[in-house]
Amino acid sequence: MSRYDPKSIEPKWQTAWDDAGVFTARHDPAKPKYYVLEMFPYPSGRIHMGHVRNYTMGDVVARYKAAQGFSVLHPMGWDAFGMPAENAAMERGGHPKDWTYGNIADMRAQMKPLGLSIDWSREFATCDPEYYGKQQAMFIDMMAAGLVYRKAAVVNWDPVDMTVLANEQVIDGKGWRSNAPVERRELTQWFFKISDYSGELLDALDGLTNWPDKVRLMQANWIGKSRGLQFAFSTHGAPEGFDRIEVYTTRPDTLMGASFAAISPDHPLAKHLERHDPAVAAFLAECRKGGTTAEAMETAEKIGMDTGITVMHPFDNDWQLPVYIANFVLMDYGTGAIFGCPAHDQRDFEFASKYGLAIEPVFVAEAGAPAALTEAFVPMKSERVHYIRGFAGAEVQTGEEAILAAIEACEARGVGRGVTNYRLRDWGISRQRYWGCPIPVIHCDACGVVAEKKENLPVELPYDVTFDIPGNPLDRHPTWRNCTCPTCGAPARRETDTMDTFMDSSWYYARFTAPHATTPTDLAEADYWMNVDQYIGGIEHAILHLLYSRFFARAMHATGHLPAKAIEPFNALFTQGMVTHEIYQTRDAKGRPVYHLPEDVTEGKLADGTAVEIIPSAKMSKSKKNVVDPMHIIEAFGADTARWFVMSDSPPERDVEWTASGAEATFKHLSRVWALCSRIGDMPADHAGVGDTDLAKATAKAVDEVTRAIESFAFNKAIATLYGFTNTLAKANASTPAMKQAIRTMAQLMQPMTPHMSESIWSYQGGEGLCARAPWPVADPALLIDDTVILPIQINGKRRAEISVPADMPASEVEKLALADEAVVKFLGGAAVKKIIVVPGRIINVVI
RNA sequence: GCGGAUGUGGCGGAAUUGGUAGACGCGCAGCGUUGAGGUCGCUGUUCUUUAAUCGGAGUGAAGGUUCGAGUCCUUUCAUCCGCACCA
Repeated sequence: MSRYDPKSIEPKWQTAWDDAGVFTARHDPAKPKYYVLEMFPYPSGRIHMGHVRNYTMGDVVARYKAAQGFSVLHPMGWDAFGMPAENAAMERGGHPKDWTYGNIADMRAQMKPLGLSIDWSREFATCDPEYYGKQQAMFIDMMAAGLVYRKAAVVNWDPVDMTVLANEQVIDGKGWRSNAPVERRELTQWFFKISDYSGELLDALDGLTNWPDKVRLMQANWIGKSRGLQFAFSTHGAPEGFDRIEVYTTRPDTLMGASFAAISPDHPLAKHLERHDPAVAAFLAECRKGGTTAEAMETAEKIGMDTGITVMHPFDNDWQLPVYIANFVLMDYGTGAIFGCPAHDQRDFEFASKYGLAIEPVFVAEAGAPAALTEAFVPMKSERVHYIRGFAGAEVQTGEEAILAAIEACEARGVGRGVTNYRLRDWGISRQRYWGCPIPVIHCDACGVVAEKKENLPVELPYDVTFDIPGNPLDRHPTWRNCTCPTCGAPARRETDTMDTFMDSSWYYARFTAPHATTPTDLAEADYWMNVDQYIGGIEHAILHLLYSRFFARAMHATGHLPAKAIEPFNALFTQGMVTHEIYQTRDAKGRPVYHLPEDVTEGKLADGTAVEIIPSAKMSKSKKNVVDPMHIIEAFGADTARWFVMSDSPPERDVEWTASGAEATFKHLSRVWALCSRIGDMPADHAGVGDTDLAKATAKAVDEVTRAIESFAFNKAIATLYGFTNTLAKANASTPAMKQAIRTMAQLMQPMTPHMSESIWSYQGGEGLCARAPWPVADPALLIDDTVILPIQINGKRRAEISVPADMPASEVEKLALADEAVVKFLGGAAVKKIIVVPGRIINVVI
């Protein structure tokens, strides 16, 4: 066996796998199936370390499951629609389609050398008309099923470029190109009725036991179920048709502390007033400044305007509350109108302080007395408080009890009703952009809004578009919009909005089960392969992508595109951390930061000797230039080193720090393994060692630990075990057959991480066939049991000694031995033993 | 602002889930091999005290529960992720 040379062995084994079709997913009813999926990448053009980590993780699982006898589906595709392609066209010319497909080719070429066990025959991109045409077909079905509708919704509007901006294109409230202050403007948009599924999406979280708790919690909070009271205020001085204002509150127990009512700037009453009152119009214009994000809305200064209208408190005809228009009241939540109780809500408190409104406490701390408030008193709802202006039952009760009692009391008096509300809003999917899936809908003067005929799908994007002016190229295309009405045949116009790219990624997992089917899915294939047994991706997708996918699977089932069992498409979820690196920075003449690639920095200096400032590690990003190109690592050390290194050290759910020395150390280790393999190969066949039993035990232990580590996604621990086992094997003095057996097993255990090297060792040491196809080793349980255990002895919780005892010695015997121990006797110094705790197999604690 | 997480040696991290804190790796030091350097092998490496032991301290900070806390509870600080048109 020659030197370890990944450049020669890696392509060789990749060809061998391809020739044998090892990774082709086979629909084999006789075998259990396993579907492992990593979140597919956006084709930016270059793979980065995050990709290597993500796809290696999936590959470890896929190879491990294949070795365990599963029929594995491990596909790959491209999340190919989206803004960057249009931005590239605007900045550098060219066409989004060419740019995207070029990037896909580049990235595929970078991924292949990693030796991933992917079934490339199933590859597709979401911008393939074959894919997005099926998406349009499902949209039409979902439209027919009543899951789709249109309504007005607010967007970020750039008044200079006259275009809609994405949230990320709004920087400090200004358009990224025009630098003009952004406004919120209403537009008619397409929506999915995800809110019909709020309760179900929430309840079904309980069944996702193999998802991280934090993700389920984040989703639950996002859906935001609340129980509250909805009731109507009667108005005084309001325009015709606004005799009543419906409000929703989750704290009806504070109704007796109300000091004002407030409506959203988007409330119908506010809009009505806007048309008749220039002062209101000016105020609403002020409210509409800034972007649409929740963050922008919630951190904006709270402003309000007294409308002059008043409402009557439902429990007291003489009690009038002023009605404000307030920018912090959201039209999307509840009824778009609230009552304010400043004593028990911080926002209301600040608002009341600003506008000189009364602040009347409803309850005080259980042991407290009423006092002037300097901030809102908002205890946990589960905390008991002393109600002084409550109207329901006992005076001391928890917020929860008081809320329920308040709802009951209000209903009994005919004031409103208890209502369950959700924070989750309907899913707006309209995008005023070119590079997305066209919404297959036609606007006809006679028939209104109608779906395109399925036989006319896909509604394809026109190629002849330009990006020299802002706005949607589809909108200004000379002919693309022109079409005939599918219902009456008259000339009509196509919808020019395209779909949110979250749509594309909400069903790709289903398409992988039958990527070439003429319908969106093939139910027989979906029935065999679904669900995804292990889904792997970034924590940043914890809410939106995963929630939309869960909804979309239900919508697909409702329209006959997925079997019922697939409505929760991801059985298990794993969220991996980021890859981080130090940032190297210098400053230009104006003091602005200039970033440098790690490969240009040696010992804190640039090639010309300039010292760089080192900024602590952050997520690798192109703008900060703290990126390490995986291709350099693969070029220098090979794919196995890159794979092993990204799996070692850091637990996969956490961020991993990339260090050049770490990658080099990995290469050295693999070289050691290679040399060890070579040495074992050179041993005389009749070498009779003495440590066969010890080696067999150590091997069994390694098999057991690596297996359990991979099962629990603790790849770093699997690798630590393999480091240890390498040392054990290197020092072992066993017979030649035992050594060969041990290193073959090690090759198998390493195979998910270092598949190429493992194949070389496997074949060199006489393994049969491909290592990738060899059944996963199983540890003999008898070899895992130790006869004696070492027990630490604590005295008053401090470790003072240890004894070695037979593993099955009864606790009473252990106790005697411990108390007789020399060191223990010395430490006790004759003091009386109050208590002795023996935890079998673990520890002994003597209390004096 | 709201929601979710993370914090352990010089560094990445481990700790059988309440039971010997620091596995394994990097780095560093010493010795050996080689000898220009690197490679390679062995040994050591939480801090403090010590010739070495013995001891003392120690898991972001401050309290608490427990025979026993990195692990559970309370408060607090720092960092990261998400917030509905980034993917």
